[in-house]
Amino acid sequence: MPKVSQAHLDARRQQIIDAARARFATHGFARTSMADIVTGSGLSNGAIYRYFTSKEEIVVAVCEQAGDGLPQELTTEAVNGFLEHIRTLARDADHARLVAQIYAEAAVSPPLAALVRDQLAALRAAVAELVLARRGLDRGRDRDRDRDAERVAEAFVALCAGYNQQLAIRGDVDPAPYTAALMAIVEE
Amino acid sequence: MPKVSQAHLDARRQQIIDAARARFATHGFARTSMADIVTGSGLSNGAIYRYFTSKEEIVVAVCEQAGDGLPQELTTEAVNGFLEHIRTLARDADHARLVAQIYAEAAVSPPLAALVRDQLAALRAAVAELVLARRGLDRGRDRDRDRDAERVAEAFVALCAGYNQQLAIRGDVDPAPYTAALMAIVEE
DNA sequence: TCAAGAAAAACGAGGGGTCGCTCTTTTTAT
DNA sequence: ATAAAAAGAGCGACCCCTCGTTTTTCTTGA
Repeated sequence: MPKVSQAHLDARRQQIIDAARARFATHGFARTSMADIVTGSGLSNGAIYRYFTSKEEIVVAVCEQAGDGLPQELTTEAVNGFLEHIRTLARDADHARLVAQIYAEAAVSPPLAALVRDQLAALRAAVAELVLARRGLDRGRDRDRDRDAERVAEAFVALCAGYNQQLAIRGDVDPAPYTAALMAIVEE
Repeated sequence: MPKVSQAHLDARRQQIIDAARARFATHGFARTSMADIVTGSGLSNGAIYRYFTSKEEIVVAVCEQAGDGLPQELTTEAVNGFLEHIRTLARDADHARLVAQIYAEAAVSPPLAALVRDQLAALRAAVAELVLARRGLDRGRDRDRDRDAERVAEAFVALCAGYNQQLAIRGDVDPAPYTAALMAIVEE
């Protein structure tokens, strides 16, 4: 029987993830040492290895949290929600940097690539739904319309990712050209 | 003394850079060891440190080569050259992966960020030029037109970068949605 | 012959991961 | 009820390995 509550265990685990994410965003995965995570989390080395069996497992956990939940945010918002979302992104340069690290790692790590691919697919699906809704259509009615929405979603998501990337490198990027471009893509 | 020509020295240096780039693209910067570069280049440890004083210097050299020359390619092509360029990109997934590594590193390394920022600015300038040309305008004639072209270039470059990023992670991505979106952006 | 350039060995630092220990909490036997 | 015992949670020193770099040794062509 557990000595402490499950909530406590979850909190500890989250504590580790939070510390790791903060460091990952500013220093990258490779330049973040276990000692950094130990210090940042306020726990000890041994304690951390009680919750994660390796550094890589921490990386995966951070990646999952960073990408999940994004489609839900989108679909629950209004039709124009994604435009607002862009402005939310602009505030958090650290998040943008983290995402850049994740994508780079995914490019050279098959398991992480699989994870990110799934997240991207879910995101595109959510956007495609929004596009159809905006056009007053239901999915599954017209094959060609669906295909077109998917194409739009493909470019849409890529442009958002591209914006994120620019943000990660250049720090402050005016969102205006992007919102305009997104509108042009959706209404092409 | 076996004095060798400058051309030979340059070739050796390039030999190192090529080996490093290949490994960087498939394994990332951190997971590429000096031993990997030594083996890949066919040279020796001591030889490499004769041409570069540190690993970081090799990284910088690879980044420079990866980004320079791109604007020239664009401007020397026809007005619609960038669309063709997209399809060229699609062939080289390794290059896409390399660029993902570079951007991630730039996000956490100020000197590299400065380098990449300059490259991006040059690229945007070249694209803006193309956009103006496509619209039958000269730069410097109309302030508003120029500004608009810069805005278009901003989104344009970001979308290309986004496409590259998707390519790096997902391997095969249909370029069609991107060419369509790029047209929509330019002609918005 | 001799210096320049390449190869190879060696080094110090720092990395991730392990292990035995302590302390607290829960169980159990009297 | 209470003390002994068991088990979980956390700790931190330590191990071994790999890395980037330096130093030493060998090759070679003028």
